Amino acid sequence: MAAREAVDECGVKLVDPDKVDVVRAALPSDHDIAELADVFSLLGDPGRLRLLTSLLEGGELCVCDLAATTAMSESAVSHALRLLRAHRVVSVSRRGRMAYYRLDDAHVRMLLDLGLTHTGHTIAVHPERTAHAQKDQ
Amino acid sequence: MAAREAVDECGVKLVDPDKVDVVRAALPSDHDIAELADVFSLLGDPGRLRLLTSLLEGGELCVCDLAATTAMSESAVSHALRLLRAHRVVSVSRRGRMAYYRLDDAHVRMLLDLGLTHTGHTIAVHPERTAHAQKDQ
DNA sequence: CTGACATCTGAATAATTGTTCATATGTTGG
DNA sequence: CCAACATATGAACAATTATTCAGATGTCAG
Repeated sequence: MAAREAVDECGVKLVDPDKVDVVRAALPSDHDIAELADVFSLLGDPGRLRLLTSLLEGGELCVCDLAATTAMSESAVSHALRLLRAHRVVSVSRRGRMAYYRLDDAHVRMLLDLGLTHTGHTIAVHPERTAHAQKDQ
Repeated sequence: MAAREAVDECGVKLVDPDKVDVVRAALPSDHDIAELADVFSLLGDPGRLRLLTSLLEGGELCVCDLAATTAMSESAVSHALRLLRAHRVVSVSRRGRMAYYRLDDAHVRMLLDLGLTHTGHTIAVHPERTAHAQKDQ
């Protein structure tokens, strides 16, 4: 019985082959997936996240000040900024012996912003009724 | 001398202590940062990204079909889904011996959507009702 | 030029993370 | 009950990634 089963070209059993086909056709290319995973990955580290939120708030900061706001070593900050720079997420302008960094990717800025909005850090745009008298749950 | 320099409580030199203070005060708590990094991290893996975009497009899929759309082994899919389940990103409903998964986090859905929109890939963004795509025939 | 400074970099180590294999759990039909 | 099946899980291994240390580069003041 079980008339709803099928097999794909590799011999794997499928339950809903039609849907699998539709989904497969709609998925982004491997290249796009890799690129997107890269961006999310950059945002997936607490250190880099503190760096980026510092820049989001401070606009432009030098390496030593970023080390202070993020509680990282200057070396770690420099390494992280290099990665972010390589992905065009931040840009640098050097004045004298200082290097001032700023956020330079509107896409990432939006993702950051959307992320922060939903961690309770800012008021969420959610239909969750939180009366101002409400304290603890 | 050196009127523009200062030192924080740990002995580190700062260039713009005022700004550092402002930024430090505005940063999310360590807990919020860790939570947000966690979410971004979940989206930072190509496999999980393919799983989630599959669910975004397909609405509800069982493990074996997800293995087919993502080109992952069923074991890898199961492990990934467990992680996503632990973070409440997907939910499962078991019918018989199958387990059907679907996207269950509006926040993540938005991040995914925003991410996909900006990688040049415009996935057909359907009206939000991806929960019950129950296709009986 | 020289010495102090800010930042950058490479290489090694340490930590985290993904993948696989083997097996466990729970379900269905006979 | 049993065998076939779908999914879940743990532990071992492989791969990736972060952090540190030592030293390099380039800048400024004198």
